[in-house]
Amino acid sequence: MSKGQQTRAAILTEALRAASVEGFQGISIGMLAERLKMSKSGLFAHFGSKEELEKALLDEAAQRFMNSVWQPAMKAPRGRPRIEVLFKSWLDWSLNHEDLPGGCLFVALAVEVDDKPGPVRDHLADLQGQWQAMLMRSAQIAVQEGHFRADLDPRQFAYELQGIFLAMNYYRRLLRDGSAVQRAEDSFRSLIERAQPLH
Amino acid sequence: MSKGQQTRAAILTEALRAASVEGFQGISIGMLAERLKMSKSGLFAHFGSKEELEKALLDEAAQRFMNSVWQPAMKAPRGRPRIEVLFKSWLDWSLNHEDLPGGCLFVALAVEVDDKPGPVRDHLADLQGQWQAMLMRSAQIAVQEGHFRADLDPRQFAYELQGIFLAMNYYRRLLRDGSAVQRAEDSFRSLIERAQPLH
DNA sequence: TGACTTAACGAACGGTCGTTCGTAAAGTTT
DNA sequence: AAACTTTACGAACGACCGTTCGTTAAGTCA
Repeated sequence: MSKGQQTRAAILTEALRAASVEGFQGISIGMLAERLKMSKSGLFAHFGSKEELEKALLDEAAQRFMNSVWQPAMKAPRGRPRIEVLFKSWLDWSLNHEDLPGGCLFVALAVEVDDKPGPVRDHLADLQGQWQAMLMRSAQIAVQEGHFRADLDPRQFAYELQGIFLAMNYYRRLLRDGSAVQRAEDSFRSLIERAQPLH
Repeated sequence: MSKGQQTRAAILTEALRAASVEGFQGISIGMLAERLKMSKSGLFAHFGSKEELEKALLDEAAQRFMNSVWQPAMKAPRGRPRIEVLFKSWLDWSLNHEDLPGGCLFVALAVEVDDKPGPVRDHLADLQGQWQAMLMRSAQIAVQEGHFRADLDPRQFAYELQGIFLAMNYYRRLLRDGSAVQRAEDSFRSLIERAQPLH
């Protein structure tokens, strides 16, 4: 890895941390440069504009998300076991205080950019749309495998799973409720229960 | 109402609109002054600092929320009917494009300030904690009235209701999913169903 | 080692931020 | 109408923003 790529990677890691806490609006080139002990202009040169930095951050976060959340799930057996792993690693992702001290970056950005037309919003909406499709597809597979009832609505399943996750973030980060994760797991259990075939 | 109070009210209304779209970080004294066709310093004088403006905005939003969401629910009969009204007016609140073109202000602020210690964060966390307590208490009353099963966990009920609402915002505002409200209503129906006493 | 490319720097740009302050106009009350 | 208070203004402040540019140092490779 060349010197430039090395620096770029360090910038992205630090910017990811900062953005999870402050959002895109809250991070600045100057602040990142100071934290990394380099000059504004030196850091700036790696991206050419702040918008390009933001897009690079989205890509970096998406790649890490896939590695941390999706890949472990794909190694698990199809159907319900895969969904169990998926949910567990999804929670772990947002609890990883090392890389994301401010919690899941996508949750923070979703609210920040949803009213700001432009390539950043488009990119994020695209990524999150794909994520909902993955959740839905996983539920579909569980139906195919006979783990979930045949008349389950996979899109509704994805919707409710997303809600459980968002509520966890809200309880944990704003309300500082220590039982947030437990509540998320309980809701998840209930959701899985309801998806079971009748017997 | 004196001239000052009148201007102050106009500022708060406009600032509420702007903040629902851009968040607190995204609104500035200069921008608000321009929209209201008055001077920066003239507007500034009404609050003394941006932080005071933010606190005033939280109070204004909380008051409007109570009028629009809580009061209608309190007029409905105790128990399940009240919860039905509560959820309906909660959805309407966040869909009111006139006053909140960017959607529910509390959702936007929750993510923005959750990592920023200070009076604004404290104030919001307090308000939202109260809101969860109201949701929980409403579920408790429904249990007392015999509308919900006796072994229902009211806090878990509040948690899941909050999740349904947050997912609605996420689907509607970021993903621009036209079925977001319908999905929220379906999830709500399912939640109420599960809360029913066995018969 | 020498030639060439990449990476980082410092200084400066116009602009906007929140905030301060002295002053003038408008509103309110006697 | 006079006396007083409230409201709004314009100009300026230092700080920071994203961005540009010419220059120098470091890295890479024949």
